[in-house]
Amino acid sequence: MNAVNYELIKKDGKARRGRITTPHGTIETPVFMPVGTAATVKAMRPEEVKELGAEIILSNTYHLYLRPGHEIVKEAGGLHKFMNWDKPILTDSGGFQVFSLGDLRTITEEGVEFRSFIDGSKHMLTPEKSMEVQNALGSDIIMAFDECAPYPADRDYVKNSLERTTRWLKRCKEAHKDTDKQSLFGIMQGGMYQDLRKQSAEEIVALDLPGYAIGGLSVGEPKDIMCEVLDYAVDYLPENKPRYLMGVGTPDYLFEGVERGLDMFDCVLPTRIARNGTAMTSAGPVNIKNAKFEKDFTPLDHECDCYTCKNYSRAYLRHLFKANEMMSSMLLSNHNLHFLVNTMEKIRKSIEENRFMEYKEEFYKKYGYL
RNA sequence: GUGGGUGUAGUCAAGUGGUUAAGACAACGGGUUGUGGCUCCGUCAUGCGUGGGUUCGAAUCCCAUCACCCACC
Repeated sequence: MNAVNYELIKKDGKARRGRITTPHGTIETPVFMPVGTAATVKAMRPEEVKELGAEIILSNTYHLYLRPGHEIVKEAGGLHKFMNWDKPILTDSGGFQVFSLGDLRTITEEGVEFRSFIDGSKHMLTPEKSMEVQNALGSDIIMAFDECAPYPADRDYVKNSLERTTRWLKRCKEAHKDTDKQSLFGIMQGGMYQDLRKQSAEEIVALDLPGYAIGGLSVGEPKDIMCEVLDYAVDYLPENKPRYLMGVGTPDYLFEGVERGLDMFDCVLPTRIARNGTAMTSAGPVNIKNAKFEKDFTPLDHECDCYTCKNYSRAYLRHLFKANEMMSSMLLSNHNLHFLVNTMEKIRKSIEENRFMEYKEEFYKKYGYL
């Protein structure tokens, strides 16, 4: 028995309604996972994150390794205790930072040598090291240390990075010890090439892991390209394991992902754009900075019952943002997270009732995608 | 009333005869997808208090005038 297990409850087309069990509780899927990179969902108290309905959050190996250091988190009693979050946690492996911190690192077969963005010091992240750090953090789901190819990238580059990702995955699996407390998810690469996606999937699925992610998407490619990749890529993954689309978080992508059989999503977008003054609402994005909201005393989203919408007006939120008040980040983050988590809840219900596509169309119409 | 000083965008200002008048803040608009982000990118003075004049050319020099500030009566 793995630490993390998946149960498929119902299907509506390819959309799946499922349940993931972990040492820290169960997760209803499809699920949206708020991101808390540095052991905090920025501008949010854990109680709030829980209250708005999030069942699992993400944190980050690379960032916690550099600061405060995984030994300290371990000494604190693990990440759950350290950050006061007793529900499931998924940690990313640091693979994506290798990609996003591009100019500060060198990739070799052994691993990735990089310079700290904090103080410039040199470090080496390898599959083994990533497992060690994630083990110290004590997260429920740990991710394989992969190499995320950029977009666009030529075939040879993508093929090499996918094959290295497989070799690294084998090393991750070998180094991963506490299989009864944490589960390792593999990551598919292969860029925008169908045969390479197939090759990557076959290689990682052969290792029989408790879950699989699709990586290398949402890296700047157009939406239709990503959907095209998802159209075939998801089918290369086993039905009885959770499928996680990494880094996806605009509402439309969530729907497209669920429609193609994905179960898990994460994204910094809701909290990041919140801090920069944008809200996601049922009627589409609202840029609270706009002058037209100066005297708009109505709530952000008329259909929303989150703490922010129940108690504050657009005019007030605009004022907070313009005045550089931290409540602006707090209130907008709360709303955006609630919006995505709540949308996922509605998606789950629609799958249960066999009307996912109807709900998708309804949502798109209101949001302004159609 | 006398002497001195200052007037450049909403604000603070650079510029002291030579191409389309720095910059910052504010304002306005946009971006953001496994977080190097309270961030990044755009737009924003046909005009330099006003009116004349000198000059090939004036925010820059001259005259007048107005406003404000500081001293002294």
